[in-house]
Amino acid sequence: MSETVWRVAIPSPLRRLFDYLPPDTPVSGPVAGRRVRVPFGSRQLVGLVVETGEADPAMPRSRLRRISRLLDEAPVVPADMLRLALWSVSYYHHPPGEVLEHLLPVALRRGEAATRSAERWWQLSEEGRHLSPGDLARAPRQQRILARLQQAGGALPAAELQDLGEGWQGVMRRMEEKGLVAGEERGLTVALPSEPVDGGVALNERQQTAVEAISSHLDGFSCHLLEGVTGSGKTEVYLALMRRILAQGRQCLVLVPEIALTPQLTQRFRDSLPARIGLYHSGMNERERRDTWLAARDGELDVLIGTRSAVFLPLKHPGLMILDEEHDPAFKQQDGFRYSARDLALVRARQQALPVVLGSATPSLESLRNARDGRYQALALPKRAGKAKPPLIRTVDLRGQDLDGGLSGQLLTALDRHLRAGNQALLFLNRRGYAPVLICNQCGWTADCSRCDARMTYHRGRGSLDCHHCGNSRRLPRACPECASEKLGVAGQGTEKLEQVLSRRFPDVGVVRIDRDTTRRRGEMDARLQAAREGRARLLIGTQMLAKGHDFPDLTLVGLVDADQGLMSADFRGPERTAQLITQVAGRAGRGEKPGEVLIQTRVPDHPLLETLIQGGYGAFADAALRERNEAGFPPYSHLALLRAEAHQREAVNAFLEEAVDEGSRRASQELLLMGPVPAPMERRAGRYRAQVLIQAEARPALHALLRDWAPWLEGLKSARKVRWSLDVDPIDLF
DNA sequence: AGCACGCCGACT
DNA sequence: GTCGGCGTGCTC
Repeated sequence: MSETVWRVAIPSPLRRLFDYLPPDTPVSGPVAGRRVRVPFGSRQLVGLVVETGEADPAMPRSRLRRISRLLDEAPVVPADMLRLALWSVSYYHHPPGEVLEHLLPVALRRGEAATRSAERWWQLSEEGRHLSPGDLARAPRQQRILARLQQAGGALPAAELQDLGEGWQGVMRRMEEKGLVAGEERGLTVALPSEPVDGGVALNERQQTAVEAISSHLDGFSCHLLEGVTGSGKTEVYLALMRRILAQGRQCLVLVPEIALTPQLTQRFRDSLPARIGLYHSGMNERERRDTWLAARDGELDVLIGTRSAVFLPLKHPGLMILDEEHDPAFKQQDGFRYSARDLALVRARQQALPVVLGSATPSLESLRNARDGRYQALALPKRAGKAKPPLIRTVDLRGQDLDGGLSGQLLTALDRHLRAGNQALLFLNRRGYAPVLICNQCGWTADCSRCDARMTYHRGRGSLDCHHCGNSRRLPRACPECASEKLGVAGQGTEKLEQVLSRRFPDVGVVRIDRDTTRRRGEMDARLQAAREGRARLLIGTQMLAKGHDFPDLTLVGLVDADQGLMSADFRGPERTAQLITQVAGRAGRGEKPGEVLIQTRVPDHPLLETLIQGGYGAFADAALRERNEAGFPPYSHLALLRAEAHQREAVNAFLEEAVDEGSRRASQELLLMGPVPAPMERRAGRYRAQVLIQAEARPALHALLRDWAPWLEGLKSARKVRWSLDVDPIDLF
């Protein structure tokens, strides 16, 4: 008769759980989902109990160690989220301890108490409740406090009373002595319910149809792909659905690809939903994250807005999940536990019987295919809301042209025309810095990064050469380090140069550049966006950052300075990315009454992607791209996993990957294809050599059958210790 | 990943 | 004589 053990997920890179003897003290209630402190080797670690079970008979009893301490009196992680995490472990073939870590905010991972920060509240006593302001005629400050508390329904957190002015605490103290108010420590309520100012804008016909279609599936799993062109009003559809869910007393989880998109969405929600709204993203500190996490779990927040990691937010009464900009690659974690928040949202919805809405103007090919095959309900908002017209898009052939800072005559003329008319223009260039190449005109030397297979970018303002791949930076040399010539020149252009050229050419319109360099400082992004929104800046220059979300009402011209960057991408997802980016950027042009114009500069104006996109729109592009994926046997018509490895010695990488491929091929069934090892497209990065093996499968089960045994085997390899390696299931790029 | 243990080189 | 270099093995 073997004895009961607790199986614990330990924060370590090992792909297994560890068995422990239960604590000495008696325990009541379920243990799965509770945190424990356990001895692990020579250390004490915080682990999460996954289940109880019988000890492995092969394991000598003497090697079992005992749980040191039970940290929770009840499970911190609810059963439904534990289930999602365990599913992720088996799907991504990632160590359970590291996956389980993603379930908890950092503060709880460290073993801190699972309670929210306390906050001081003031509330009216019975006597205070019935007092009228006249009763405090001789104490105007007390009167004001009374009025505020009565207005708020009897209680307010101290934080909300700061505006009462210097010394209000003393006044409050006197009221406390009179028995009018009482102080109380409450668990932090992260938000008070917002008071909507608009009760819901009237929906147009298409929006209404979408809302109705989704609403008939709110009581179980369903997935809806809401394909809405920029400006078609997807947010109104979200809001209408959320209102229904909130009315049922259930919670909504809204995922967005990046933090920058949360403020405007939050404001929008506050304006039109009677809900307590919580945020969850990496810009918050540990305490804030813990408080929001616990409040979401305990049902004290109604709407949660977050980035990728918020897919793991527990909800007491989950009712709806929304993924906005579902195609965005930011939903896939790119290191460590490489999960896709979009795919996990779907799994979570299925497990927890929830509806999920995927929204995008440019859906991913995977989602489009799922919609076409009837796995998702396809809903379209094909027209811009109101009177807005789609923009006019054309290409500009750069071949044989004299350019000024990379700008063609046509683009400059168009800029002049739109700015003269008092409108705004946006120039998009996905390359920051002044110039991507510094070259010696005497001997041909170029400034290369010493740690990467890449050129260093010249930043004029800083007077430096920076590597955008590893952060390496050095001062701009005065002369060529090879031949000492002072004839150093640059080639190509980045946003910094664009800004310089355009400021000179259009000195009176206000030029503002928005990229990672100009928005590094806190609040700088907002300040610049604000200048653009208010019309103080009418010429906007930006990288990807500017492609999503932000709307400028007077923006009528969009120029893509260099479309060829994207068109030349070698990755199988390159065309999809490029089409999405062009469509998203183009969508910035023209709102309301003003028609928009889009100019795409290229040296390959007859590129099939561009022709299809311009003539048939994103839908036509997607049709063509899906056909190509099908013919080439790429996702979504096949399934991929990528084994990556990197090390300071190229030999260590090759040795590991070759052993991996040998063994993998031996184990793999016929339907699997192992390719590699091949060097990564940029082989050396930050001083490390990188290479990879691609595994391709027609059907998932065969792929997972291999990974299930192969991953633990790799973990045990001696050559694995000399490299950093990782498995990426459903990689989104092959680099 | 940590961390301990172990077996060889240049130092107070 | 030791401090410490990192190869190797283990973690219930």
